[in-house]
Amino acid sequence: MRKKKVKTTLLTGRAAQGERTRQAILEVAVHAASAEGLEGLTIGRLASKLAMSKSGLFAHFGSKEELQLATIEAARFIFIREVVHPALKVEQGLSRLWKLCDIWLDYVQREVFQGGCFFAAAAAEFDSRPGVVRDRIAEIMKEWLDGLERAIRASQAAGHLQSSIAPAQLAFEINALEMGANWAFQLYGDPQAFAKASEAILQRLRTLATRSAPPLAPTRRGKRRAVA
Amino acid sequence: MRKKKVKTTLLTGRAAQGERTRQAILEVAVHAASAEGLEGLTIGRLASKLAMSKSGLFAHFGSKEELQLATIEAARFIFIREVVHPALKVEQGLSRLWKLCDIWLDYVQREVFQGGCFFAAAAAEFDSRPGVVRDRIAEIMKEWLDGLERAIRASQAAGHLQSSIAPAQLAFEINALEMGANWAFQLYGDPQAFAKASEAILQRLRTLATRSAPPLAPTRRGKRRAVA
DNA sequence: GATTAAAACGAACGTTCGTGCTATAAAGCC
DNA sequence: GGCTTTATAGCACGAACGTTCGTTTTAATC
Repeated sequence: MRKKKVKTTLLTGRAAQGERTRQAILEVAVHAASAEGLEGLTIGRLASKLAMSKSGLFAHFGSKEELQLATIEAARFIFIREVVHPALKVEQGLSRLWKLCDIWLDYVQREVFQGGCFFAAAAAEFDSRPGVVRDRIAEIMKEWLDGLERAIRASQAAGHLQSSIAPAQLAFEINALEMGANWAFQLYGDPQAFAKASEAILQRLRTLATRSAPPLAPTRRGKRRAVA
Repeated sequence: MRKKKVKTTLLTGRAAQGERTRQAILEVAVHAASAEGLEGLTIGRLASKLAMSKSGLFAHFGSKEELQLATIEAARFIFIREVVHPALKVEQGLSRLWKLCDIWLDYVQREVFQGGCFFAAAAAEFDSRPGVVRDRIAEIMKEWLDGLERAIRASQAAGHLQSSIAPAQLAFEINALEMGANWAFQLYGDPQAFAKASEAILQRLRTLATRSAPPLAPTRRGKRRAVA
């Protein structure tokens, strides 16, 4: 899909200076963008946050749009590391499906990104702004929805979940409830949002579970930020 | 709460010229903001869309923040007219609760605002940007959630809905599913999103309904935009 | 250590942003 | 119709934006 040409020194094989700086930039960019938006992310502010010159930073990307795309890829990498991979360690079936839901809520609550779910924010920002940035965001969110759907199908195949429910329908519901929690937490700092989403999803999954389904354990969700 | 001093000529009582222009500005601003965001809404572009000067437009508000606040109020007015008032015509209880859900989905599908739900977009944009604008958006969304909760309580009082469900919990779920439909429609142009949200909410309400509850009729939801 | 390539800098560019200030045109009132 | 208030336009400002360019510094290779 997307070619990655990470420059390395010929002998040591370690990342060259430029690549290391690039990564450092994206590390900061990802958090800034999740809070201020991908458009609100400005090259000047980003440079001063990193104590480097605008032009020096700019040279790594060539355009703001390329910076935005690179930031999105960096965020995707983090998301996969923090949410997808841990869930893949759980055995296939309903347990994994629930793990995907549970860990997603955790990923927002732990504030892996400063402004909540990076992609929820980016999607809202770019949904009426056609272009490659929007397209890439839509692609990545589709990846996630497809992943949910696959986990649902697998649960049905394993006999854990009734096959009467359409996978796309259930995936939509789960995703909506999760993003609802993200929304409530971002806007009101309400920590109970996670408990509400968790309860709603669990209730739904239990209703749809078969007798041979494994038990689902909810995570105790503590309090976080105070309401402003 | 918020003082409104609409200037009128003393004799006729009709809106003065300034007020009429102000309304014309806000009419355009509301739609621009729902698509480009409240921050992306610039005074220069707004002025040229209305074929007037930047300074002439600016004089009506005094600051960009005031323009944003006025735009929010205008959007709230439209939302109340398009969603809240029609639902109040339906008899109290589960019918009204369902009407609130149904008409909200319709309000997004009909594209009352160009960029989907004005407040969903505004909330996502301002949730990590403290200030009066954010506060007002949060207040208005709270009004909506409280309205949902009131309708749920009324349904329980009328004996239409089991009292085992916590009103705040159900309000959260409904809101999340609705905003999920808005999200899917904006990002993918998927018209089925409304049907999915509608089905999910109806399923939930029917599960919680008592024997004395009125029947709930879903609205046939046609197709709209094509997928990009 | 010398040579060469990569990376970072500083200054400047043309725009666009929000916001003043001042003058003119229009509307409201007697 | 004349007077006063209000609304709009024109122009300029300082700041910030993305971007370009030539130079200097730093790192990688021999």
